[in-house]
Amino acid sequence: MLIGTWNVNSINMRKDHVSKFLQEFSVDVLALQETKVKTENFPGLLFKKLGYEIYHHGGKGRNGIALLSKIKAEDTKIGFEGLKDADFFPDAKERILGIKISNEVLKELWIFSVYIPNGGSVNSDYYFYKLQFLWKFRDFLELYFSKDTPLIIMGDFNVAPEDMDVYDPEILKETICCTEREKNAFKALLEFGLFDALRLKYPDKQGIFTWWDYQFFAFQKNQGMRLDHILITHPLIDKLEDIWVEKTPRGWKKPSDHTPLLAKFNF
DNA sequence: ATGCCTAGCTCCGCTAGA
Repeated sequence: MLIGTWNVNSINMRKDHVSKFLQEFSVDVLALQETKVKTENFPGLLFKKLGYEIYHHGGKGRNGIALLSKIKAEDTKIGFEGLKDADFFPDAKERILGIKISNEVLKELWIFSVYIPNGGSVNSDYYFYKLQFLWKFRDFLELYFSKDTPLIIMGDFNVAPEDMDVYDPEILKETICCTEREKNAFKALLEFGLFDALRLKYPDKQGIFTWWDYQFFAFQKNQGMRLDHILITHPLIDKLEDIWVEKTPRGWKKPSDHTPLLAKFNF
């Protein structure tokens, strides 16, 4: 099974890229973020024609997450449903979406598409909202799952976990997505029992990025950050065959500023 | 290394993204 995650920065602008990508790479489950359309306005027909089930939740002009899956979901979860202070995170429904699927090998596999808030500027109200959102997401996982549940959490976390995940840790020191508090909140999330799949395979490899600024010729100079992640629980570790950033869509005409991250599993 | 892109929304300039 080939799965992937991609912040598309508007599905309406990127639907042809997504369609081309699904076909070229034969992706089984693709998580999308920043669809930027209301739930009911998702341009799904194109993907249905390619054999995908569409799961989407979005708001007006911002946020929005989706899962395009060749396997039909048996159950879904949206936002922080079930948590008693879920109302404190009104946009969570546009940021967290999970589906439960199964096949011959795994009788239960939950896959999530996640879009963690960007955080704006460091120490702003929105920055602290981002930190709380990361902590709350761990509470959410603990409510429904355990470290032994086969679980894939993928998406745009808006956190570069280590210095090696950015093109210049000195320039970016304590800037948004790179602060110690964000890194610690991300680590605390992993302590639920999640593993950063890319670092399982490539623990020390430098210069692996999933996002490049539209400005400054950042992509041409490979001045990016690794903000998109595929996190897995331990039952899936020995089933992970490979994981890689697929850079080609970032070079297509009118690209998203993010590029897909793909993972191949032997189930 | 902060707005030099980009997208959406609301009206042709603003906010947000990261």
